[in-house]
Amino acid sequence: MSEVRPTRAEARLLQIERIKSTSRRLMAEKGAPGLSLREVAREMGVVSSALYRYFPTRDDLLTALIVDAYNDLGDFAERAASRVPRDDPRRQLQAAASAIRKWAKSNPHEYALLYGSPVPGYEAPLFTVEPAARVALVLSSIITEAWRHSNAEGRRDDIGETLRGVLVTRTLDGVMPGVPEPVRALSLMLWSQIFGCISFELFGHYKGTVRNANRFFAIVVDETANLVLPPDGGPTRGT
Amino acid sequence: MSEVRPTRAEARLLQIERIKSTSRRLMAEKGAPGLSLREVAREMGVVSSALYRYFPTRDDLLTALIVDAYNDLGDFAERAASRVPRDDPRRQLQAAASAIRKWAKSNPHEYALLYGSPVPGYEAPLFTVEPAARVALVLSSIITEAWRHSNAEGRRDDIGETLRGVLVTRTLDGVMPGVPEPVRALSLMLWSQIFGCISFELFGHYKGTVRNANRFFAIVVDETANLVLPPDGGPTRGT
DNA sequence: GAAATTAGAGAGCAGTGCTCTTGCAATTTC
DNA sequence: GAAATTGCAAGAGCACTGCTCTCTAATTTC
Repeated sequence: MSEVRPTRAEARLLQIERIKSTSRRLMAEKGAPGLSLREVAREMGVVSSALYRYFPTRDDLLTALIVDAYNDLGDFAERAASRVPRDDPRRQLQAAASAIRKWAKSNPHEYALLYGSPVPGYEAPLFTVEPAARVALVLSSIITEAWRHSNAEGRRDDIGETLRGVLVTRTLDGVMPGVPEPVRALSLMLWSQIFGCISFELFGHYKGTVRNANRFFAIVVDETANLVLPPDGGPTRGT
Repeated sequence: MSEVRPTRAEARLLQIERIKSTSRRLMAEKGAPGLSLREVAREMGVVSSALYRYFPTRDDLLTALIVDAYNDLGDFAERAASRVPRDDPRRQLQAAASAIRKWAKSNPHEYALLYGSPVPGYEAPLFTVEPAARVALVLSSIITEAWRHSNAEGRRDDIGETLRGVLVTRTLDGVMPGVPEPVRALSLMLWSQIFGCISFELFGHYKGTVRNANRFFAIVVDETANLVLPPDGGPTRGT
């Protein structure tokens, strides 16, 4: 009985889902800044003020979309990395990185929402931090795993001293246990390098210079991976 | 006579300048997406439709601001690099990079306009390409100069083969003569690395991980510089 | 079944980019 | 120097935006 017609709470969740998916569809066409509540409502055959029952403000809707996007991207990268044997961290990094890039290219507006200019006046709520960290965690856990199964010590000691104290160790201590502190800093560098390349490609800055973006990206990841992987952590660098 | 009161053409240029500076001021407060023609007009004590005599559309005003910002940033980085002795390309790179970062931090909204998410539906006109390239040119010319005054050959031959054909050589041939092709590709990597770091810092992605952003940035630049500078191109890496 | 809660409709407010017409002033033309 | 032309700002108006408020109808709670 209560199965045929959804209860009110169910209907509410369903409606929230419908609003988000309609927004995603519109955002894919016109981009996040151009996302209009009224258009979403119009598209759903509902009056605009009705949406405010579910999202008290436009920013709240955007926040929900951001959280979903972070999780989606995190899942996608994680799955890609998990399809590669654990004893080959270099290929794992490659897989994760190119998955991120692939996701970015198929969801450019959502990528821009996550990693482009922050909306001015919009302060990311605290609960967006965790899903955002998930994405970075995919990369850092590959590196951590590689160091865990390695006997290598103190490679790159030359920069060890200058790097000490650069990080907020409390945070990264728990996330990357067993990884030398300099390598943790270099992991942040890997992280920014990957997203920097993707952003530049997506935002059109490579136009006229990079011909084969796929290969360029693969090389960049491979080069940067040298900085963070243990000396004999896996098979020698390929291709 | 014609000196006391500006001629029509002069007045026009003056008004254009006033519109742009007012826009810059408002943009510094509320960011580029929130820049409103009506508010600019209000601020100038003029009716909004009057602005359309000078900029046919909001996008045209934004374009003008973008071009100015690219040039401003380019000048700033160039001057910083030129204050460092030419025989020390590593320090030149450091100077240019940290100038770019400094500019970004004092003009965050303009930086976001240049290197953040592109405004959807806004296609950058061709004449923005040249001022945009100027900024990258500051970095690439430091690298080029370093290779010109070096006898080093074929360092990093290991990635030479995979890198061949990745770039649009026609463009970079003229810009970086005498620089080995793989190094040209790595220069693009340096370029994205620098801007990737700045963007991440400015857009808040380092919150909770990087403690000393200044030192982190310096290290990143120094690390990446290793990839593009000739073996004995200058003094050994410092600090 | 009465009371309380909730969803949607509709009107309305202040803001936006942009267009068009109107009047006035400065410049060019003759 | 008078006349025609051009450039500028003003103001009204259109279609749009996010958001608030009130009202009605439906559902859930007790």
